[in-house]
Amino acid sequence: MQPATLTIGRLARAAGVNVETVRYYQRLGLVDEPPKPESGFRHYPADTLDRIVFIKRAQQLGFRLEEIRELLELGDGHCADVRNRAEEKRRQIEAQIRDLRAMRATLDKLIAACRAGRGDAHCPIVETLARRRPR
Amino acid sequence: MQPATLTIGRLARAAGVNVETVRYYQRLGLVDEPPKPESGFRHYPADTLDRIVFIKRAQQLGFRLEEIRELLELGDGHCADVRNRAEEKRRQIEAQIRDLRAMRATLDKLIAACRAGRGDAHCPIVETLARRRPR
DNA sequence: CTTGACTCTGTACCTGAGTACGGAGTGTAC
DNA sequence: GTACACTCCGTACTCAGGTACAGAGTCAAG
Repeated sequence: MQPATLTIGRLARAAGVNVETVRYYQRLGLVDEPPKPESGFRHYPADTLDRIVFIKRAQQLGFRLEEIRELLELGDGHCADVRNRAEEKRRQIEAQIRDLRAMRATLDKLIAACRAGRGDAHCPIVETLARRRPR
Repeated sequence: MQPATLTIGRLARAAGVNVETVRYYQRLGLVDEPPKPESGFRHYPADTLDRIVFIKRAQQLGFRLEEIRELLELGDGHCADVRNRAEEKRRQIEAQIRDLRAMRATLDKLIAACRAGRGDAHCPIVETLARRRPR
């Protein structure tokens, strides 16, 4: 007594994505499209649900769809390969964090300067951003 | 003895951007387009260069063009307004850093698990990403 | 047996920040 | 005075990750 067959709508709901998103993943080749029966709607195997869950989870870790496609191609092939991707991604995230920290530090300086000044004309923030030859 | 007049190409080079980028900023209303003389090419005032430098610098702080347009509209009006935007942007950057740190922590766990295992079948990373009901 | 919800298919649209291109006009250096 | 670089103008394309829609078909409940 199978639970009702997995149509694209049920699949999408189970995975917590939009129907259009499933179709989009199919277009990208991230997810297989089952053959269409002579009459009626397509029926998806549970594997497809696993796969979409995988994709969404990998996205949360910062992988882009193209990278996820590569991960999926690696499959269970070699654990070391997958780990290398993960390590590379970790390095990218590190770099992003560094960049954001630098932005934050600069903003902090500007905000402090702004607070120090008398709130009148020539805002230090605007000044700093606009200066042709900044120090 | 003015330095050669500032045509769009020279302006772009001086600002370190593409000519197309200048035109794009004009389309968005970030930069004024000087009137076209009866014959010949447009001539840009040095202010425009300042403005483009401002835009590029604000971008490096993580402001999007739409936000920069707002900053420019605030102008020197009220320093406190500008500071509010900067503080809001700072909060957004904080949040991004938190998200990235969480990703990094998860990746670290996966990478460690992967290294611990025997490099053979069923990679812990793939396993974790694919599990339907993850713990 | 009808109504309403769903599916199928293809195509178009969205955001953000530009980049590319084509054809005509213009400026300038040799 | 001509070759070459540049400008002008409009439109279209890029990337990523989807979302929206139209028109036709199909399924399932009442």
